[in-house]
Amino acid sequence: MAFEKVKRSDNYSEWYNNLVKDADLAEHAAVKGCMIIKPYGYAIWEKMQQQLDKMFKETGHSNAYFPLLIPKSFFEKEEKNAAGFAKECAVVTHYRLKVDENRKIIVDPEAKLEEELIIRPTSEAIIWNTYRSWIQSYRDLPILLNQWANVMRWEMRTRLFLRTSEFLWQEGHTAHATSEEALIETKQMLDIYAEFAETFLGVPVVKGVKTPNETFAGAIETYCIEGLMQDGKALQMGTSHFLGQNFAKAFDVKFQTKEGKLEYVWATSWGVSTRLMGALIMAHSDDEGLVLPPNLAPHQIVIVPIYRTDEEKENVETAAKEIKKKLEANNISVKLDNRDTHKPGFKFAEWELKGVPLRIGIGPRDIQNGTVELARRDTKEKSITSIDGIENTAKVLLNDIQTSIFNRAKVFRDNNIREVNTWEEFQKVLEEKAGFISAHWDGTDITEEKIKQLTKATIRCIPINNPQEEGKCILTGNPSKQRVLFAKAY
RNA sequence: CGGGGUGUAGCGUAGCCCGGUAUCGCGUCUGCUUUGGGAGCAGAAGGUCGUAGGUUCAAAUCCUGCCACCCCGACCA
Repeated sequence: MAFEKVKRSDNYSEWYNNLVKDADLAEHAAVKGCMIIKPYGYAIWEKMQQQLDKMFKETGHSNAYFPLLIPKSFFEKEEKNAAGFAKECAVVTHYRLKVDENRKIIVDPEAKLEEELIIRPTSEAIIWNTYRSWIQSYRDLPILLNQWANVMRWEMRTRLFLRTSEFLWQEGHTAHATSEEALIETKQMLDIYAEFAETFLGVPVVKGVKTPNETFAGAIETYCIEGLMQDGKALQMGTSHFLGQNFAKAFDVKFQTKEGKLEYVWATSWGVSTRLMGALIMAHSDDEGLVLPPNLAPHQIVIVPIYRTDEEKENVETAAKEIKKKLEANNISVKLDNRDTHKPGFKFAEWELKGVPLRIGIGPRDIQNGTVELARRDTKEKSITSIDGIENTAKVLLNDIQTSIFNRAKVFRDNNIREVNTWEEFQKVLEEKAGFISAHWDGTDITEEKIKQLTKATIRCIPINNPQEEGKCILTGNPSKQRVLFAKAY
């Protein structure tokens, strides 16, 4: 129950699981590893979608939709991509059921597909197979598409929002005439993700490049944004891939240049998923529940009326409705909680659990004085403020909440990036403090793998614009030219 | 997929070792009183004990398979 909550300090992962359920965000479905996103959780996702979609369109992208099912043969064409996802693909083998002698529904053995279909784990294959027929000339380029879709990756161990077998995401797939242009696109989308994460989610991120080991299957380079959660673990929040000509070659997508030469097309792909819900929850929430940044909260303000008699109720509700109207006229989303079935104290606790940034309490006393009680979720501060000009007070407060949530997360993140120079220190910091560790690495897969085996820490990324600095690898002592960011990750 | 644990009313649980038809709290429903931080009293409803088999006169309890969830590994957005 909400009353006997597990605290973050007791058991972070239990706290997370409880919060997802108690705040009405999502629950486990009847199907293994899949989730039901509940209306309140989905409303937050919709807010994310709206904003991202806007940002994609502002940078010239359009939405399209490609099918859920991919013929196995398409999938095979880009070998690395296929190998990378092979272990987690669901496969469709039949197209019909029938009722057998025992009145049981069975798969009709007569209805076996000639070629199996893969439920997409990602859509590069089907999209690049399509691009082949769309692209002949440099005049057909660039193609800047995005799709909002579900994908399926048959994960061994799942956690609501962070890793589910089926998840919702957007995947951008662009095609370009030159390598330079594709790289610019890759970095542009990374910047958009970073901006979105910081301004809307209020989660500070490190922009970086993945090591070859961690690069997306089929990509030349994978750029990423990495966030730090309150328990000191890192979370990959978005990736943007420079795919080079890998998919163009695999699917034979060529175009004629101005000079009349035939060349392979250059590609990017980029995505963020419902995992961002997990980031949002883990970065800001506290032992009382969710803490939502105003920019993504389904209700930015909740008004709780307080009354005893019917007469008081009428007066209070009339005033509350006027306030609601005033706020909405200023583009603030407001929920008036006029349920008769619950007392104010209950509502206070419930909306705190659901993370509404600002609460207005209004009762008979306030009506007399022309005031309301304002309570902010992030700091729990309460103040009495005049109804007159409430829209401006609220605007200022909402802005302040948005920035202070971000600042708090940023201070935490910055305090949890530690430069480390010896292997002993590395292990000690990982064990006692977690967070990001900035350390030298000799640049080899073997060392990276070894460190992972020994400590569970992985190289999250090589930060963009990383200062070059001579040093010695934390594990091997071999020469290194720069520090990279290590962390235990989700 | 390997190791450990759990599954009993919407939620959390007792009972299981030692077999005899299920305990308590929260929630739900009805009524009255309440309403500025999770209301009080009175009454009531709600269970094929995860699931499929087996042992037994009798299974929540013992045995086996399966499923789901949690923790720790391997894999991963």
